[in-house]
Amino acid sequence: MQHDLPSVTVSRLVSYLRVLADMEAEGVAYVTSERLGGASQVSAHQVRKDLLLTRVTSGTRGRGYTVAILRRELSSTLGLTRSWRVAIVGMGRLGQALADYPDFSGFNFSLICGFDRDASKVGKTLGTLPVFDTRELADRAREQALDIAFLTVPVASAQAATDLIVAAGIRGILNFVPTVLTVPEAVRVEPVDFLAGLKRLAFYLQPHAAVAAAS
Amino acid sequence: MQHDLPSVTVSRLVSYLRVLADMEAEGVAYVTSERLGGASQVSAHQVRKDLLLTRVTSGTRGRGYTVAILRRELSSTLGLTRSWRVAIVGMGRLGQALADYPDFSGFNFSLICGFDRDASKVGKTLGTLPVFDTRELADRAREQALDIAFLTVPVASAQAATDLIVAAGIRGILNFVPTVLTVPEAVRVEPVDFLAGLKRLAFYLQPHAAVAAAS
DNA sequence: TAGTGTGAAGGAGTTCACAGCC
DNA sequence: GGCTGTGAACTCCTTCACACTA
Repeated sequence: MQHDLPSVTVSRLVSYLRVLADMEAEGVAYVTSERLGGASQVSAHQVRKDLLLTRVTSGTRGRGYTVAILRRELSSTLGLTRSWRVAIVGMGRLGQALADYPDFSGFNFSLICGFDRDASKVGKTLGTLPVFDTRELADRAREQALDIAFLTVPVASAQAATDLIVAAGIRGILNFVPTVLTVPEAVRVEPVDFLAGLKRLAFYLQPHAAVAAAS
Repeated sequence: MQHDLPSVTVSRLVSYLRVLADMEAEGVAYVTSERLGGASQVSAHQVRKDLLLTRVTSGTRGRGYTVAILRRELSSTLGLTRSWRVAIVGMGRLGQALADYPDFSGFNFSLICGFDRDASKVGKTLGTLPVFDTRELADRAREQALDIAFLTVPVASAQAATDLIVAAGIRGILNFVPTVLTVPEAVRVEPVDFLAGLKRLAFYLQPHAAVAAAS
């Protein structure tokens, strides 16, 4: 359906979609690129270019975009119209917290099960998720048609767990571990790394970034 | 000290630094741009260009970079040689989980205190963090010389909390809330948004991204 | 010889300007 | 008149090529 969008555009589409969902909830019917950009902190030019790339058809010259239609169009290009089956690999503190996260289903993501190496967790049900042994990953992945893995294991076992995930045929990894994973090209990793974000912050907070300074 | 680096470069420096720390721990003395790039999944060209931009001096032609020195240099450009004082705004589930996070100190970040609007939490000590009323933010921020805020409040109150943080003179926000914040130019926001990452994943997992397909 | 330092070429994404429709 | 659709200019980052030095 959709060729290749610049990854920056994909990120912005996610942002637009969020804004559109809010607007639709508030009953807004039309939105201009100006307003949509404002809410996402992107220029109107950029918004129009992004939407051009996604071959959106909900724009009306002189009036703007129809919120409901645009939202549906973006949901569709982002692949959010079908449902995605997710497993959590690593049922430590973070894994359990994610298992308890309330509304994945609101976004068409379903938590199916968890995996852990720790025998004391295997076989239990944490929150509402059944926990299996990590060695069963391949079997369960096929059986349960898993699409996505949340990787929440300790750094030391991250690559090993990744290899199992890949071998199980799962093609999407949301990586919460602060390390770079090696995967074949067909597998996509999205990092979620708050420590990296924190370090970037430190860089920007240093004096030099104080933009010429007031004085 | 350091002018302006492309934000992509800053992200990669963080990555290099992580690799260097591991190497130093393993006792590796020298590293080539090739190896450093390999571990960070970046081309050797890119590594050298990034290091060129940061005016690093630890490279030796024919041999590579001295791990220990390069690590120190990057720590310094990233602003990780001084210590940063952090508060958590929003002591819900996520805020508390962060409060319990073990080794911020290993990175020169110190958790100082938490803030919450909920009177039942104010005055308590969660984990090891004293929790104050969010309305005290300005006073405590000055008193405690806070540099950075982790924003972990519900979406609905995110902008209001941000305004308080900004008014308190805090210039760095690590934003865990899935929404775009509006802040003055002098304030830096780094988003940590796993839902956005998840949606990006969905996009890339769709058939089209399957790279021309096998068959 | 091996691998950095660095200008120059190339490519990708952003901004601009304006034509085209409602 | 107002705002989208879209090619073209521009800017920024990446890749390349190679001179340079330990």
